[in-house]
Amino acid sequence: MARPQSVDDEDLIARLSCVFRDTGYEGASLALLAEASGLSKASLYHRFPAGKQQMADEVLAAALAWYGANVIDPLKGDAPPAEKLAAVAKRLNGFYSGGRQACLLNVLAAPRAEPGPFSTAIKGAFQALIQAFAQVAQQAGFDTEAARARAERAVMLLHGSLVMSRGLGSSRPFANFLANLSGDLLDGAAQ
Amino acid sequence: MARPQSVDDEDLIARLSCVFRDTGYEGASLALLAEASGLSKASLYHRFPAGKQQMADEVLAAALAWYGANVIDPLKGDAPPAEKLAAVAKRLNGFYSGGRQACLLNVLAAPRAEPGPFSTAIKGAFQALIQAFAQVAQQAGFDTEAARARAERAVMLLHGSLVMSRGLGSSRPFANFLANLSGDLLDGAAQ
DNA sequence: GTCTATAACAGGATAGAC
DNA sequence: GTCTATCCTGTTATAGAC
Repeated sequence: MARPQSVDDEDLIARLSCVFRDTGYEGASLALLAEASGLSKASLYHRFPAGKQQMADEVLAAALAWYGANVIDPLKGDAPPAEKLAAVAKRLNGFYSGGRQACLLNVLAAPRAEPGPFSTAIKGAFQALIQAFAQVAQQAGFDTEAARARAERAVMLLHGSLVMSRGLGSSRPFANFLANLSGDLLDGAAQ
Repeated sequence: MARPQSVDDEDLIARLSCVFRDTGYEGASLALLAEASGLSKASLYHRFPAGKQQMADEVLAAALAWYGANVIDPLKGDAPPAEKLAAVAKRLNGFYSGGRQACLLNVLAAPRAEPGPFSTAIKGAFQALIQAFAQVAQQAGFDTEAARARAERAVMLLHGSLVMSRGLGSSRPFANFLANLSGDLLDGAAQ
């Protein structure tokens, strides 16, 4: 390879990710993506021959991989529930920039007349996250059904707080969510 | 006026609203808007001289007016809290088609580098809704601070459940939210 | 008020030089 | 691997007939 990459893959995906999260799939024009990445449109096509769709696919895949490593897997460990949740809250705060950045699961979600190109991945991501939270709730003493209900509520609060933080232009709702996460999921546990 | 309108204003706004909610602002092309409304592009411009931006403005204004009449005002009445919430839940179920349609507050929300053209209206809408729920919680016996926290959580759950319903392709999360709304907001009240 | 036709532009995507 | 220049399609918006 004669000429080295001017932006490494990981960095490139991160920069593209910002654009998709800030503007949505339709709003992310190649001009914006090129500017944010520091590459020209043609260079982007060299890295992503299938174009914008592929960029979004890889951005989403990277986000899901991050989630797996930083949220799902840690939640499955055998540390005490509250401890795991505190650690995850810290990671989430960084991932969503304190509520200033949207979630791809929301931004890339299919319109009503689905399924869109991302539906399967998004659906799987929701299920995995719910499952992971539910496991923690069960570990804390809730029965299967109650644990799942708690987990779903936690995921709703996560996404709702992100929507509200953007809508209000304030990081407070998201910060509150993180602060209450452990209590919302675990309070009233049998043991 | 020689020729009558082929679609009355209210109906027109409703049809345009569907497109914006399903595809977002950028995704709502004039071709889609024309098809959904049954008018030609040129006719849309006759009704909305300022173009797509004006259409979205009016669609958003109509949604906020609906919210005022069907949610905010009823919540301020002096019926029993649980009764008011049950009535509002029914209205919300219709408004969001059982969770199948997204919320404009989410879909038109400003990207990170705000403020966008809708930011002010969206922010005001969130505040009004939180305020209305908080009043109900206070009416049920919570102090100001606790009532506000409950109200914020209810609004987060509303939007979170909508995001999740779209993501999972299931109306269940939204239906659960509605079923639990009264309990989430009021359980543990002093009186 | 509504339409067909079209202008003016931006978007995604490609060619070919370096 | 990256770039400039270009193509082509779809998008916003307007003109002018009915």
